[in-house]
Amino acid sequence: MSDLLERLRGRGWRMTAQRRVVAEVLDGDHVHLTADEVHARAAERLPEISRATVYNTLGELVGLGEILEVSTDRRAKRYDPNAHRPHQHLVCSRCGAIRDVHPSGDPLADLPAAERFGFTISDVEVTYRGICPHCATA
Amino acid sequence: MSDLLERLRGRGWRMTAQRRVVAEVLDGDHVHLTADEVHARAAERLPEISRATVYNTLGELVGLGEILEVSTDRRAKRYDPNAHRPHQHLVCSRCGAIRDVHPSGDPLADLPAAERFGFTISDVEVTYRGICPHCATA
DNA sequence: CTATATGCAAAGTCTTTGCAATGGC
DNA sequence: GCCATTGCAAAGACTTTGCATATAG
Repeated sequence: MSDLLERLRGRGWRMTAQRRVVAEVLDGDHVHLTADEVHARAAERLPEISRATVYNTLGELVGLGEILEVSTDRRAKRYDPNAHRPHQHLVCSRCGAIRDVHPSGDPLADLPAAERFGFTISDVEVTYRGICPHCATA
Repeated sequence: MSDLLERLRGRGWRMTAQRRVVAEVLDGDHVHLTADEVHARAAERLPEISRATVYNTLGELVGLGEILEVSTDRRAKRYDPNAHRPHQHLVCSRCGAIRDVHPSGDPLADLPAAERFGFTISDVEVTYRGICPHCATA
């Protein structure tokens, strides 16, 4: 079942067929789809779903803090439903594959007060770039 | 003078008026311009410079490792000439302002071998998100 | 019943491409 | 003079918007 769906229902999110399908597509670990990929998968189950609705829904889920927006070096953003456990990303520079990882240290601790320049920091995003095992052998 | 320009000349980079202007615009610290901003500033000195040339030039400079591409949560990428000294970014979630910072630890050291999943890591990108002092008082 | 969500199609933003003309070296 | 680089305009990729219609609660 869908944890994401449960939580959204619990938050009183108005449930429609489209939103349900989008939430289902996004459910799981190591999911990092673009808006267009979400639309394609959602359309397998609900052919008439429009791109606009997918974009709306993704934007809402990001606003609710239920999914994360991941900016890659490629053009399209990716959406990561694993918003509740802090983690970082391993990104393949060749094929763009993304993997969640859980480093040991706290990256925030590495930024001394003197280097914060008056910013109130709420979040740290860490991206490790390299070549994935699949691309390395290809 | 322009350090960037010096290095490029030394590398045998074919010098044109357009490339010189782009390199000059990008020279300096804490510079994080979008392609369009680079084009606008370059056009102040060289009115006929085209966007295509700016995009070409930026792409080359990234390829040469002379500038860095910074993907923000906004749409347009930003270009950072400070490629020779490892650093991270502080980004204001409200206004998008970017600042270079130099944390104490080595972020790579925080990723144990068991968490690398066969990737050969070449680079780490760290982005601290928060509210800048200017937005905090506004 | 009513406010919110949807679909459509058009517009907007950012980036790339094809190709003839230009100009460094 | 040769070949890389440029400018232009058009196409392409990704995302947002406006508004009439549909539907969850």
